Formats: sequence, C-alpha cells, structure tokens
Amino acid sequence: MAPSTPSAIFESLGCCSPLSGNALSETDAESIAAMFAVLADPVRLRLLSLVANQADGVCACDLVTVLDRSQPTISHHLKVLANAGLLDRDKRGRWVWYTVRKDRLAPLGDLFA
Amino acid sequence: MAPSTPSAIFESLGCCSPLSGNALSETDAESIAAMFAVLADPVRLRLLSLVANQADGVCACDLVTVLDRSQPTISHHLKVLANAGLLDRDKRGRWVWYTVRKDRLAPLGDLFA
DNA sequence: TCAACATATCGACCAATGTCAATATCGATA
DNA sequence: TATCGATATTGACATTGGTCGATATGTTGA
Repeated sequence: MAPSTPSAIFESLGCCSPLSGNALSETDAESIAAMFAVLADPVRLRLLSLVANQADGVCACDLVTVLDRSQPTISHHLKVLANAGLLDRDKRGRWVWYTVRKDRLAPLGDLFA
Repeated sequence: MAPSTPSAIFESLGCCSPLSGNALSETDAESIAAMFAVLADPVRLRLLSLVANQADGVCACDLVTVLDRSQPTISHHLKVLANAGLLDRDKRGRWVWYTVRKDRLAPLGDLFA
C-alpha cells in the first residue's frame, strides 16, 4: 500500500532518518557557506576577476585606483580573499602583488556539477 | 625600456584604463554576488542538498523536522532559495513540494571554469 | 636620518540578515 | 461550518559585515 504522508514515503525507503542520506553534513555546509560568503560581495568578485585576468598578477596599488572604494576597504577585501586561500600574496619591495589560486577556485565549481 | 611602476606596466599594454579589460562589470558583479549570498548560508546549503538528493522533490514538512531550526526559519530559507530561482515550488493540497533547478545551478559552476 | 609612498590596522557607524515567538492564511476533512 | 494541520507573514532582536577616516607600519630613496 502506498504511504499517505510525505515523511512516510521516505521511511518506506528503508532508512531511519528520511533525508540525511547523501546530504551535506552540518560542518561541511558551514565551511562551504564560508567560501561562498567570501564570494558574496561585488567588490571582492571584481577584485578576483581583475587579478584572474592578469596572468602575472596584479599590484594592490592598481586595484585601489580601479574600484570606487577607499584604500582601507580594498586592503580589507584583499585580505579576506587571501585568507580564504583564493589569492596568493607576494610582497615585492614596497608593493604587494596578488595572483589567483585556480586550484582553490576549481573545487567550488565542482559543487555545481 | 621596462616600465618602473606597476601601473606603468599596464599602461604600456596600450590601453587606457589598466585593469578594466575583461573584468566583471559592476552590475554583473552585483547580480553574481547576490546569487552567492543566497548560497552563503549553511542552512540553505543543506536544504538545497536535501532537495537535490531526491529526484521527485521534497515536502517542506519533512525539511522542517530534519534541520535544527524553527518552522518559520525553514520557510524563510526556502523562500529565499525559490526567489533566487534555485528551487521550484509546487503546492500540492496541504503540502508544498520543492525540486531543484539544475539549469539555474549549472551556470554558477561555469564561473569557476 | 628623513621624507614620501604603499599597505595594514583600528575604531566607529550603519545596513543587512538569521533567528524565533506569535499570529495569520490556506486547504482538507469531518 | 468548524476544526486541524501545513505553511507564510510579522515584528523584534542580536549579530555580522562593508565602509571610511585616522593612524600605524614598513619600505625606498635622497
């Protein structure tokens, strides 16, 4: 006989807790959400794309002038991106050069496959 | 002769504004950031994965019991996901069934390619 | 050593948002 | 119609986070 309520449908599949099968764990969800939170800002997205479009990296001094934000704000966003592992930071004398970590970006794309 | 300052390097490439080449526009960055903001919450990520793992969709009544959140909170998150176009909402009598919109998720993955 | 410049940090402010209790709405069924 | 159960909305609260002015740190070159 067919189950009548929604949860009964899941229970009829033979498992104890209906939906916990191959779903995201709480800790996995938190770490993935943290990565998406880093990407959930238009200024950071533009910084990331600006850096990604220059194979040899970009000087922070140029990033400050391009977007319409103050120097502390750009510095803050670059730090967030670097702390998330999406940008590599390379100090060369007085300047700081950033390059994109494609090996860190790719796994995020796999989540949508 | 090699340019001495970082910005001079970009200007030597022959373009007016150094980094604006194929980078994200402000409006594009805003809309993409909005999509990532939807995904930047662990409860929403788990809801999405729970729905995605059931080919025939999931009843909201079951989603309420699985995660450790109140019914209004789950309802709120489902609304956010549906408004973003990531979930389809289908009201069947007293219950609401959700299915995932894979065609809306896939383009987000392409951003990392 | 000093001045100028690039970058980082601090402190404060304001907007956005996740959360829940209470309540409303809507559909099914007796 | 009346009641019950599923879902949505409202209002309030606390937290988070983007932003900037002011300032600190660190590096270069005179």
